[in-house]
Amino acid sequence: MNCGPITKNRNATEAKILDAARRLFAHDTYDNVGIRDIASEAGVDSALIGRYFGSKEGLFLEALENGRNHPEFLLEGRSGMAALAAEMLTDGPQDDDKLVDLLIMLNSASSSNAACAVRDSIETRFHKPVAALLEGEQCDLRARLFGSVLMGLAISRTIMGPYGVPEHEAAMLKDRIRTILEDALAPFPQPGD
Amino acid sequence: MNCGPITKNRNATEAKILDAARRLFAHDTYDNVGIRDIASEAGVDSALIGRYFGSKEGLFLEALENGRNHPEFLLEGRSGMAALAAEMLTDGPQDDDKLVDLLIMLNSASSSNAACAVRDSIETRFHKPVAALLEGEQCDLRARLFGSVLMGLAISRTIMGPYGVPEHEAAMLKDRIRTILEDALAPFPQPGD
DNA sequence: TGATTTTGTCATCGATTGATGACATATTGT
DNA sequence: ACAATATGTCATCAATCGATGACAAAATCA
Repeated sequence: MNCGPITKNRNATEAKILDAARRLFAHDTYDNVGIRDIASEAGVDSALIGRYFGSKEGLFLEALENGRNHPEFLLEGRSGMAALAAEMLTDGPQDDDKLVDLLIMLNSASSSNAACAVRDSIETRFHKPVAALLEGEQCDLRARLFGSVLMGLAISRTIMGPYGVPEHEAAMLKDRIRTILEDALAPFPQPGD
Repeated sequence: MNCGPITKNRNATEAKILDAARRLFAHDTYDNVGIRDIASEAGVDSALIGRYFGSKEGLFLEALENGRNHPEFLLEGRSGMAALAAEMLTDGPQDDDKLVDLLIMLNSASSSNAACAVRDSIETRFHKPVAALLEGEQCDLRARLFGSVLMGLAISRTIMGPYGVPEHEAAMLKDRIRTILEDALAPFPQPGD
C-alpha cells in the first residue's frame, strides 16, 4: 500500500481544490469565498488555483458543473422530488452531496459577480430538468416557482441555521415543506376545469 | 419658495444618503454595494458616509431600521399578509416602500459580512411580529417557514428578474403564491384533531 | 546519473475596498 | 464684517482581492 506521503500529484491536488471549493461555496457566497480560503482549506498553495483552473471563476464554474448532473432527487418524479427536498432541508448532514449541488447554486445566486454563471446554471441544470418532468401548462413557470421556494428554504437554513425543532415535530415540518413544494409544482387550474 | 440650490444641509444630505442606500441595498447584496456607489447614487462625497453614519455597516443598519417598523402587510392578518406579499412579488413597482424593507433584509441575508445584523433584524423585525400574529402551536416555526419562502421568492425575483408571465396568467401565479404562503403560516395538525 | 518536464512555493503586482485626516468652503452667531 | 462652527472635498491610507511571473523541488525519462 503506497500510503506514504506522495508529495506531488496534479490530479490529487486538483481534486483537493475542487473538493474544498465545493465545500466552501456551499456554505458562503461567491464573493465571500477567497482563493486563499479555498487553498487553505485544501492545504495547497493559492497560486495553484490560477494555474489549474485559470481563475477563481473557472474554479467556480467547475465546482458548479462537477456535481452529479441532474441531482438524484430530480429523477424521483414530482412528489418524490418534493419529499426528498423536504428531507434534505430539515435533517440530514448539510454536506450531503445532493444538497451541495443546490447550495452552491443558490448561495451565490445573489453575488452579482457570479450571477451570470449561476443564472445560467440554475436555468440549465435546474429549471429545465425540473420543467421537463412536469406535465400540463406553464411548466417553466411552475419549475421556477419550485426553485424559488427551494432557494429560500436552503438559504434560510444556511444563514439562520437549521430549523431547531424537536424530533417528533420535525415530521410535521417535513410534511409541511413537502406540501408547499408540491403546491409550487402543481398544475394551474385550466379554463376547462 | 426657496427652491434655489441650498448648498449645505446636513439633514438633507443624510436623507439623500439613506435613500440611496436603501435603494441600492434593495437591489443588491451588502458586499456588492460600495460606499462609493451609494455616494454616487446620492450625489454626495463618499467621505460623508463615514462622517455621518460612522461606517458602511452603520449606514446599513440605519437603512435596515429606517423602514416603517412593522411593514404594513403585517397588519393585515394572516391571509391578507400572504395576499399582499403575493401581490408585491409578482407585479407592482419593485421600489415599493413595503418591498424595500423586505428586500434589504432578504438580499443581504447571505452576505456573511452583514449576516449578523441581518439575522438579528429578520428575527426582531420580521419573525417575531409575524409569529405574534399567528395562533396555535409552533408560531415561531411557522413564521420562519413563511419568511424562508418569502425570501426565496424575493431573491429569485431580484436575481432572475421578474416572472415574465402574460397578463391573464399573472392572476393564477399570484393565487398560487398566496396559497403557498398561507400554507407556510397555517397551523400544524394537532394530536387532538 | 543527468537533462527535461511537471508540480509546488514565494513574492509581488494592480485594482478595489472601507476608512480617515487635512484642507476648503459655506453657514451661523456675534 | 469677522470669528467660530458646521458642512463638504480631496488625497491618501492600510487591507484585501485575484492574478501572475520567477524560482525551487520533485518526478519522469533517457
